[in-house]
Amino acid sequence: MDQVLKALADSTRRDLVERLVAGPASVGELAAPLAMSLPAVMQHLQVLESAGLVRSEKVGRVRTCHLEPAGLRMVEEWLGHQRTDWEHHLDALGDLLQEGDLS
Amino acid sequence: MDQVLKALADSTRRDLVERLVAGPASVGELAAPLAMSLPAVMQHLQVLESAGLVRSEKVGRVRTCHLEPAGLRMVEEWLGHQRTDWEHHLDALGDLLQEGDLS
DNA sequence: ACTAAAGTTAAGTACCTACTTGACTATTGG
DNA sequence: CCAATAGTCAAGTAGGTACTTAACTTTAGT
Repeated sequence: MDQVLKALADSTRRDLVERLVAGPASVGELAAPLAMSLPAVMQHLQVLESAGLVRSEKVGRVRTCHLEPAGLRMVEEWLGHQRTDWEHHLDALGDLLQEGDLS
Repeated sequence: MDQVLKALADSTRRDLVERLVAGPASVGELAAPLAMSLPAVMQHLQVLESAGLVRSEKVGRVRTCHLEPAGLRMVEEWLGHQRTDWEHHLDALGDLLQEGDLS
């Protein structure tokens, strides 16, 4: 959880994720549009991979990366729980206020 | 977006959010269960507040903090889009494979 | 007025993160 | 075999982050 959110808390890595949504890509393809060195991109990919958001296999001399949606879903669920719990709390509070009627 | 994810990418701050889901709380109440100094908690609250996840008002000498669900919803939507786009992509790929039938 | 409570500010420190460059290791096509 | 391609490893650096303690400012109770 911590790892996943830390991984997504970087705009370069979110760019990589958005690129990978369109389909698998090699390290070089991922690095091309980014204004940074290839090793830097590699480090970002490692972060994404150890967070479980991306997987990659190397065949020959090219490593191909693809998305792993399970990680995204996990965070999404955590967020959804917090938000809906809070909204239910607000609803309950609203009902109370209407019942007691302070206005 | 960047700010929101960076804010949530810290377990202490996620603890604060989870506490605030149960309802508003003062800085002291929020700090009490955490094994760190009060100024540290203040800094975390400032991060959450400038990310738009928390709002607070000071009345007398006590500052009361409460959640702002809009920020959570924004991230949730971004995640949902990436994930569902990817899953649709996978489905389309699956259909193609079944159509072409390589097995 | 005096003290305690609740918070705020400022400054400093230890660690972490996002890069860099340069050297190196495979693969692959000619 | 030779050179170019694709990626990897290692080390170093600049800036950011999560704290700390100490000093200070309000407000509230007696």
